[in-house]
Amino acid sequence: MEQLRETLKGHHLRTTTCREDVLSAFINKKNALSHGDLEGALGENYDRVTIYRTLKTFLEKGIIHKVLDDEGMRYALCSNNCSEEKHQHDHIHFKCNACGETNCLENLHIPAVQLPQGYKPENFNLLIQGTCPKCNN
Amino acid sequence: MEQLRETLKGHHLRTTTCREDVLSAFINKKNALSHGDLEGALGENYDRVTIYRTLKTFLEKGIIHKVLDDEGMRYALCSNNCSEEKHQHDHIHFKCNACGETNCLENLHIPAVQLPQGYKPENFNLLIQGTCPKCNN
DNA sequence: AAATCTATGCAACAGCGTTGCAAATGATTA
DNA sequence: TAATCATTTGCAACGCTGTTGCATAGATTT
Repeated sequence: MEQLRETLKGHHLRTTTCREDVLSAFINKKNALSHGDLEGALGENYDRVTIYRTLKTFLEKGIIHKVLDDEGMRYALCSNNCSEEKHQHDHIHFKCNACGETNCLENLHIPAVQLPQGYKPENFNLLIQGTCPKCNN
Repeated sequence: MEQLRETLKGHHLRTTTCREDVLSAFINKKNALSHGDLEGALGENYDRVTIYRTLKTFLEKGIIHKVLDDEGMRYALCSNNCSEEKHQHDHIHFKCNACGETNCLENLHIPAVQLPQGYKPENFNLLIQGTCPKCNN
């Protein structure tokens, strides 16, 4: 509750009910969410457009980051405190082909890759698809 | 020319001018292409829908694979011969934030990642964003 | 060349994501 | 607490992406 306001203020954002609810959704459901997921959860309270704009704002302010997916864009909380200036991730995301959920594997790091001469890497994004523990009986 | 037909026949596809042209585009421009790119290049000759269906067919037959991107889907040729049955990739794609091009780094392999217990990985997709040699002066 | 099967173009549609603008809301000051 | 100002929201409208059904055109087989 109060923590939500803290987070928003910390990123120089006004506290509105929509922003609180969207942020809350990310915190409660720990997996990555699409716009459609949020619209399904909050769509009766807020306009489609407002949710889009909330996502855009959260992206810019470094509260969430994009999660690449082979069938659409998803979003997840930034673990380390990103800001408008610094927005770096070396994320590993695991998408389960059975249940469809995508999760950040927070504690893992992407191993170093030896790139050919001339390439200057800035961001790494590894998507692993397979079966997650819940679906893997 | 003749090679295009060979490739198509090898994947049990009829040779049509649209398929030849799309395949040709992937071979000539070596970077990953979006539907929009192809529509820009071939749009006056073929219907939008036909290009979509061609991409879908090529995907199913293992001629091309999806390339994840933070701003839309792209496609690139499969290097090792994929088929309808076997369609595995451990690709590294590099997207240049300056020129916007995305390329497969064919010769590199994704280093092994130690996943937590219970995760069964099947496919790996690493997107590295940064500056490519051409734009990196 | 005829028959058969597949691919194409067209029209229509659903979903995604954005923009402009007026009204509502949050923050700030008095 | 009320007034003010800046920001956010909802609505309407739009363009882009991707899909489906169906009649026609084209490729393959005999």
